[in-house]
Amino acid sequence: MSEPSPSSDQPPYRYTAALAERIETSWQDRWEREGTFYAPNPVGDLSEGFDKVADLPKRYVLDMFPYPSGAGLHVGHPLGYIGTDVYARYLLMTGHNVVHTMGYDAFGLPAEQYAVQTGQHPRATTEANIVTMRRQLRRLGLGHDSRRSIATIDEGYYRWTQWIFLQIFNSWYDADADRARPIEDLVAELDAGAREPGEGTGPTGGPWAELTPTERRVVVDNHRLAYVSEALVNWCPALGTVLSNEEVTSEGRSERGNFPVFRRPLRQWMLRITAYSERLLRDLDLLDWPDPIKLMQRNWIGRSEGASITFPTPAGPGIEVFTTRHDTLFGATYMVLAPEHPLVDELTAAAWPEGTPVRWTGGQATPAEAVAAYRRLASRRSDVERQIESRDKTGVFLGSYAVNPATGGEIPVFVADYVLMGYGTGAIMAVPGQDDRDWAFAEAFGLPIVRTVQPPEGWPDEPYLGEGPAINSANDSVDLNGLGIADAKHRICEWLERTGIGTGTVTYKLRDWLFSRQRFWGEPFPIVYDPDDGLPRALPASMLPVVLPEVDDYSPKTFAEDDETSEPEAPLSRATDWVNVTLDLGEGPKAYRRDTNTMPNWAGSCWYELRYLDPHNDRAPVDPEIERYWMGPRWDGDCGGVDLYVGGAEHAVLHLLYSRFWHKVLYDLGYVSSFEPYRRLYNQGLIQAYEYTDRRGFYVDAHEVTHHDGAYWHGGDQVNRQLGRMGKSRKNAVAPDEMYKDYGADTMRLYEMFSGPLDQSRPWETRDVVGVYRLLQRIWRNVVDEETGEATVTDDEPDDETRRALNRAIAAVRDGMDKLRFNVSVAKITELNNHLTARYLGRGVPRAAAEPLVLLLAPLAPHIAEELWSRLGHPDSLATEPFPEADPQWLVDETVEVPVQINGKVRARIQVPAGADEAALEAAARADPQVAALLDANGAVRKVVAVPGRLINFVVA
RNA sequence: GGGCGAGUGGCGGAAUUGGCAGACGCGCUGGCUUCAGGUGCCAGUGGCCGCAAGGUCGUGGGGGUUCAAGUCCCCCCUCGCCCACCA
Repeated sequence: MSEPSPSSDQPPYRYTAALAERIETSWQDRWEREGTFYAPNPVGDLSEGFDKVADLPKRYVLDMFPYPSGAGLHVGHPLGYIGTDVYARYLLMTGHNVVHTMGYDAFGLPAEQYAVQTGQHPRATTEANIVTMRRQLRRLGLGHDSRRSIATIDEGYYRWTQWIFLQIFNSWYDADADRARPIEDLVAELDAGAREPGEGTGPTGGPWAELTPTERRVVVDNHRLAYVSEALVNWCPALGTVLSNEEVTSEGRSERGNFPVFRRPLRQWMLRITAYSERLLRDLDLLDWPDPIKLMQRNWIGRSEGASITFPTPAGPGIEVFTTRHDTLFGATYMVLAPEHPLVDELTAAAWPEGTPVRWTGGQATPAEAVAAYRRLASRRSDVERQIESRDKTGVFLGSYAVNPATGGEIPVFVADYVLMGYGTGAIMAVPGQDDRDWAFAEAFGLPIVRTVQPPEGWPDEPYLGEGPAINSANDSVDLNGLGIADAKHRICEWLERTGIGTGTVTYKLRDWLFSRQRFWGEPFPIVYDPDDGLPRALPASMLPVVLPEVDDYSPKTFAEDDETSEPEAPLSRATDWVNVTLDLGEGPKAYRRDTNTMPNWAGSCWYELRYLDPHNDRAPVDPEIERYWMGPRWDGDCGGVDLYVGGAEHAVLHLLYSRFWHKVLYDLGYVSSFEPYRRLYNQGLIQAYEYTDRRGFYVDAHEVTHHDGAYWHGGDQVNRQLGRMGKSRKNAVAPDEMYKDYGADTMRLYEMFSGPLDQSRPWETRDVVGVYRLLQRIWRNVVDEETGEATVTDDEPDDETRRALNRAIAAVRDGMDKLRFNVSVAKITELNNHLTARYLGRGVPRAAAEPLVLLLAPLAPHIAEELWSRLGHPDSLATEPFPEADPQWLVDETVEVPVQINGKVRARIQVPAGADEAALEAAARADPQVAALLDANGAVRKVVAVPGRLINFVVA
């Protein structure tokens, strides 16, 4: 392809792609040289110039930072970045101190996998990708404070990621104070006898004073917000690493790679996010976030109120269950334990009781054999199969019974995989009369069904989950009969607590966060293990950062994808010189073993919004005064945080929940003044693209597809068209370079803003780009002589109609900016420019109209606006020039055209003075000959509805 | 299966939140400029009837509330996203 030849007949100063490029690169250089977008901090190394902005309100605009992929950008990537840039520039021009920058979320699997394949260090490839991406983004003219850019792989950054981990490690959650506190406080309270180690938190459960130092350490470690746990985790042999629940798909496979994942007990780092369940849920109410995102977080946290009830067993241990339907306790006719439940073995009887139905035994001779066989089956059964077969309930009888504490009746205990170990207590009381799943199981196993809620008349032979009076629910000490669900819950709860059988509780679906990975390319843990007791020791802050060692092989040991019994082996464990260290941690030099895990991808993105504010601080992650200035609460009841956070909805749960959690820990420990990181969240839409597939289903290059005869063609073959994500692999990516070459960055920015509201997905149509390109050419031509390059504006006063058009445009453009509806702002600028062209073509636009036009355009197409501003005689950048304000006087017309409706249909239009009230409006309408004739022809007027300034409606018989 | 959201010209999308549906742009049609292509400029452009004035239908489908519905209520259809044995 040849360059588009600059035709000889084109005027020398026509706004072409070539001229746009010269303008754009020169302004980008100038902004960088002059530090135009440097946002002053109140104190510290970035505080220069603060006195000039000290009185201005401040705003923090933030993008979700990208992973620096090697694939290069396509035009879909920067949509959100352009949106935030337009908004931040608008805020700057409306008198705010605005901080806006960009960083890189640079640890991650792609670089590691590339490293495994090529042997190149992930740091080398990642840093090269960052350089490329910075260059590509710079060409867009984003007004970022470049001094604040960070990458999560920078030692100066992840040093503080490790530091925050240590703060989490060195704290515990004080349930009474409902906040995290330093671990020393806990130790001091235990030492002082103000607190006893809680049940189950220590190795012996004995009094603190009688514990050995190691036992005490175990007690304390079990209280920490970061702890090592031998819990059931998701082990993915094919990836050679464990995964968090959030990284496992509903099909029970890895989100990355789609490999099988197995639930296995392994020793791993966990973060106690569950301590924050209630606050993470409650504080959602304070956030200005899209409702769907809030809802997803609520569902993920999954709060449910209910009761925990212990069912005694003759065999010994009571079975604790959680239920939200404690009102139906009298209808519990059997119990079910999850296959992994710790009491299963203890409750498995030696032999089948007399008269055990054959179908309860799974065809086995003893309960132990039946349970073993069922467990084997359940663990082999993939979640996909469980999903498909979710209607067919399976399980076996343990051969033993529990006692329903309300009825005193013996009820059989089963093990079945429809009960999940991960939720509640891993055991349920089954109430088939009021639960679908229990009903299905009861039917399959011939178990009794007792209704405890009266269904409506004519209710079929099915469980009834609705409201109704309780029935069959009374014993000597409590009577629920006749009560509605809520009242029955209340009364049974009182009874449970009075008798000590149970208690009202709240349960959450949210699980603690599995925080360790067996990967190379992540933050190492600032933790070593003492060989004497095998317990973790925190490194002091002075030993940070813990830098990744050099290794020969970046890959974790991987296994056959179905090899359940494999054990994780982290790549760092092979760097033996690094692993085995001699350190002085206060007991003199001693040999320790380093933790060989790395943190998950999410760690670096949990706090980057703080680091942007104070990127070079080597004493703290962020100076408290700087954090308070930019993110502190601004009004009564405000949670504080970033003023606008823009990114994709795919981070609705994971990143946004983790980040909120870290921020709250930092708040509890007094490091930040805001208790939410992102006050306002906005999800930008996706730029989609048509993808074309041939007969075999392979993608064909979208650039080569033609459209004729009502079909799409590639070569001689008809191809299939479908709208999807833009991407290299789909052969439908459009590179920004193509746009720069043909139109320039301003045109591309303007197109992306014009093609739809920011939060909406829309297809990319290169064909449409020319529309906004022509707009820029026309604006250019209204200000500059295409032959000489000189400004052509006059000092004439604009006429009244122009003033009205100008002020209306100003008001509408501002409104669009305020609401992030940039597409409307562009349309209003176009209307104004069309008016100016029609009115002043060939005569020169009055300066008093041309200058506001340029300023209105500036946030959207900043380079051409700067250039025009300068050609209009202004030596300084317009970046902080006041944005035009509408004069209300020019927003109202002297006379307005009002439609006249007869029975709701527009039949005529009349001119009335702008302020005409209802009576004047009606009089004017009746006086209009056309209206009078229509009224005469239509008979008696029954009613008149006059809306001043809007319309008048005659209702006729 | 459950939850949430969305359906407006050939296309992307507007509509002061109940008050003139289709702003603005693409595309298309015609014209001017041009040897020509392109660029640039001007005009028209929801469907149907009509030379026109005008009429009539029209915001996924059906019903309702209202002087007035793209907007509010009920039912249905289609698409998208999320969750999915959560006791």
